[in-house]
Amino acid sequence: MNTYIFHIDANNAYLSWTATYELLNGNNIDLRKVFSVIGGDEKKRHGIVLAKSQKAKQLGIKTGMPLSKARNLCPNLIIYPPNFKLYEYCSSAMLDIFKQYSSKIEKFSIDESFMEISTVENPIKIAYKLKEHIKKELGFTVNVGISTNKLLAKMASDFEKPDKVHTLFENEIKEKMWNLPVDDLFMCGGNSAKKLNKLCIYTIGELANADIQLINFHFKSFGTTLYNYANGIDESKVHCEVKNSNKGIGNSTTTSFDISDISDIRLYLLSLCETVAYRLRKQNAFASLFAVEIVSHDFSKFSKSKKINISTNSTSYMYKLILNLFFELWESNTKIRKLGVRVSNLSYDVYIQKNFLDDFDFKKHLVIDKTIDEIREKFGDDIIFRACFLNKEVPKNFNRSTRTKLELHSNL
DNA sequence: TCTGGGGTCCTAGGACCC
DNA sequence: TCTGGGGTCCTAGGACCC
Repeated sequence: MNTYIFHIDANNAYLSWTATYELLNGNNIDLRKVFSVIGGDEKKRHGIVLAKSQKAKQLGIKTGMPLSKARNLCPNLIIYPPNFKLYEYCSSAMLDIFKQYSSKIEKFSIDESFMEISTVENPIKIAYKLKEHIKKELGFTVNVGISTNKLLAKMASDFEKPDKVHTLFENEIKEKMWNLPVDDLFMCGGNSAKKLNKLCIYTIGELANADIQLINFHFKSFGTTLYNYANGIDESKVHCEVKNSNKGIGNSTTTSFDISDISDIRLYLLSLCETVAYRLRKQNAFASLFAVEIVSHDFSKFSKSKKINISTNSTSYMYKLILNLFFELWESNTKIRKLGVRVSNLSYDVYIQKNFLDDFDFKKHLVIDKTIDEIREKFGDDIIFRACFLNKEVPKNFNRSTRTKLELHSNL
């Protein structure tokens, strides 16, 4: 019996999921076979490429690129809006299939998972079976990377796409991985690649054979990680899905136009706090570290955080803290492009929401939050909203994971 | 119509304590 | 009374991933 690690990656996930869905709904164009991308709403300043077809990729269109630039590269580009509900659905459908092959599965992102397979069979055969299974049942293709650790499996699944199975075993590292440019290495992004290039390191192989002292001098402890990865070394285990494993929760939004009006800002922050606190309560979590983040009109970033000696998931308490942090951080003439609220230092299933020095009535607010959550879950999000959102002209908002109250307001 | 949103991990400097 | 050093926590920001 041998144990292998598979890394399964949905090819151009958002785009091929959308393509599959459109085909099912009578669209006779397969988006995967034309110049197409999934992109945000430019009017709301969310206009970037979230996913692209192979053909669009060939023209140089990249994920994260502004749509205007993508359109310059391809004037006939077909742009589809994102549909995150669909993506969540496809992601969990894929996981359901994985579970038929192994019980040791780690969901790495919405479109990527690791899987541990112990077998006497040829793992390549199993990978092909899995790949075809997904294609037949769900209508989209995946790449499967096979190796003996997660890093190598992930690197393998990134080789030729789409709809392929690749192996990258230890004895294949030199031949299959070392000639790749160094920024193809997992965790080696643009900044690290630039730094390595300055040290005359251009390929993964050159990094693997470099002087580790030199790498560590320039990269500190991260240097060892990069060096080990280049040599195919990764000891991390497949972490089966653990409930309540979040380290933090955040919600941020780019506003439709730069804002500096206090009442607008307050509404945005309240809306963000409501989302974050609700998500905390949903998973029975409490946070003690709170941060507010600002991206100003010129893209400079600022943040301010505070650790408190209690843990809470109360919307109102969070809002109070965030508002204080915001006003300590913000210079009132700075125009804001993006606002974010993030909480961390989470604790689970413990009720430690007490503070004898504070006059905030947690008990009262707990009841209010709980009641609002229940009503929303039963009758839908828009059934209830704070009075301050009424009759208030605020910019429309778009949010990936949870609709914010601002958006709800615009739908009323 | 220029540049999203949700995460994790690390580091460096300062505060504070002994 | 001329100045230490170790340890830990907090905070801001940066790099990377998808």
